[in-house]
Amino acid sequence: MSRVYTEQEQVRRDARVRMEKEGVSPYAYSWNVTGNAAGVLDSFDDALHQPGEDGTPAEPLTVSIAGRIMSRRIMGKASFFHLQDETGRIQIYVSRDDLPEGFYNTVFKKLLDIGDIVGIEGFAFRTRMGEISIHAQRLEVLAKALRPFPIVKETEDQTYNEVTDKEFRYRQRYVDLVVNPEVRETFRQRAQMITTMRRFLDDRGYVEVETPVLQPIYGGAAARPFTTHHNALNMKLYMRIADELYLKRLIVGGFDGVYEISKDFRNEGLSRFHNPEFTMMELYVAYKEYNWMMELVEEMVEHLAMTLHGSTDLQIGDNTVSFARPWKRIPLFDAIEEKTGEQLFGKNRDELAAAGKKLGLEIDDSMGSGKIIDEVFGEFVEPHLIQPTFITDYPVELSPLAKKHRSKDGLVERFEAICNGKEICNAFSELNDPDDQRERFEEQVRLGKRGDEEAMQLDEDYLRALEYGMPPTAGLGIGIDRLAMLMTNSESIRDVILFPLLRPEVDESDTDDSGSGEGTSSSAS
RNA sequence: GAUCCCGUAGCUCAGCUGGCAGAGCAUCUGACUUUUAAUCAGAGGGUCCCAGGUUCGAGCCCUGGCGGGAUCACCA
Repeated sequence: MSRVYTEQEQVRRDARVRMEKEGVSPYAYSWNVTGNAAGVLDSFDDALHQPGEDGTPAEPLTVSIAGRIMSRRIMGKASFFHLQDETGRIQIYVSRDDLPEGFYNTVFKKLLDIGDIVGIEGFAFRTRMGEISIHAQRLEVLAKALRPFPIVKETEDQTYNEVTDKEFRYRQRYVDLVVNPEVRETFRQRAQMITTMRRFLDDRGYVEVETPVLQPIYGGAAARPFTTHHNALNMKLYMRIADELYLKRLIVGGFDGVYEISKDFRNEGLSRFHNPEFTMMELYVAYKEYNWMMELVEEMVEHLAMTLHGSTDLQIGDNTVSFARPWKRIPLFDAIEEKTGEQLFGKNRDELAAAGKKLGLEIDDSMGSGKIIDEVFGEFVEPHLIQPTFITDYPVELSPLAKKHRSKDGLVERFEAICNGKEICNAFSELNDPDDQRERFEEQVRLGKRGDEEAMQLDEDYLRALEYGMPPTAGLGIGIDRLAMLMTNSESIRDVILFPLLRPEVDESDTDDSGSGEGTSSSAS
């Protein structure tokens, strides 16, 4: 069943047919690319390359490039258009007499459209108006675009056709990338960030590993998992919510430093800061503890800012954020006291509940003391931490995999780095006492039975690994998407994930005149 | 899940107090050999998100639904 084409689509399809009749393939097999737009613009030298009176330069800067037609200015016997490749845009000059007989008047003028992909061979020159351009000596159609692009057209005081519909941009990211160069730049920066991070870790001798995405027992974080099923073994499997427990098994196995950069999956709502699948970097280093890890985080993130932007100070939203070392370090309870005036350390559950209510929070009976503390922190402290700050020493009940604090009772050696009001990493001195770990797991199981859907499961194999002995270890998890948001000054996680999860699209060709509902929308209430 | 806002041409958006559906860009036809918002002359293009209701008359008002965005909740 065929779709009804819009007028502009029909025009393009007709052009494709006519092109084939002219013996011009609308879909070529390859093109020998020897340069790109940015390269030509950079290397053009008027003294060497600009043609003289006879029209040809003494030392021509010849190039073969390919890209998409982004604008057209068609005139009688010569025309201009802009070609966009991955590096940018460059103007192309086409003259009738430089192309095969008839090609200019039929194919070029009538059958090519904005959005079509073409290959150009020619030499660079500067036009009378001063724009470095390529004088085409050969032009070949490489791919016909059958749908029109909402190509942005900018003038000094106006912008036409800019697609502002976020849904359109996320659903048809391929169009977004063509039309909005800054989107390409964002994802290039994201890639550079990950490459830089990987090199930073490799240089220190840590081994990049891959651990299972499909896990019989999920663990390492507090979250609801996606579940799936393996047919041959007839077993329930979970998509991982964290890499942690497998990576620490590798520390038991004798690796002194391992890391993994990969997707985790959490069955939760969507927001500006949450996508159900997201990228995490986890690192575990033997014989180290959390103070050491704070220094590594500072050094790495400062290095990222310098590599990507050449500065430690970045403009993020309305704020200037400085990633220059050292970052401020404040114990969690001191930070809460600083912002609220309440010293919560050492208080029991009821006292905490009272303090929370006094601060105006809604506290219900299901909330444990850890939850209340977390709530107070999230409400009164976290949003106000703009400059990167390490918050340290969390309550043990919030941190079932972290080692007890060496000097503060009831706390663990854990830190989070907060920046621009959001957590960017979570780390601790890893708990390596198998008996303590078993008790923590058992407490989680109790919470799970009481209805906490995010409680961890008891992982016997992990405990068995710890019983063989795990060296003291520092562990770290960094949310790559959140860090990319900071590094690219993006306000939504969807702007740093190429294809964010969206509600399924209604099929545009589905005419659905059946009338009988499929039971999807009826009887809501 | 809650609240608020939005849905009109391919894109961005106007549309008054309810009275013939509009603009720019894009598209089509013609002219033009250095244009760059090319220019000039002409033309076409609409399920006004969907379904009801009120009305002589609905893009506009009312009800319900669908879709999207923002904020909140959830999510250490």
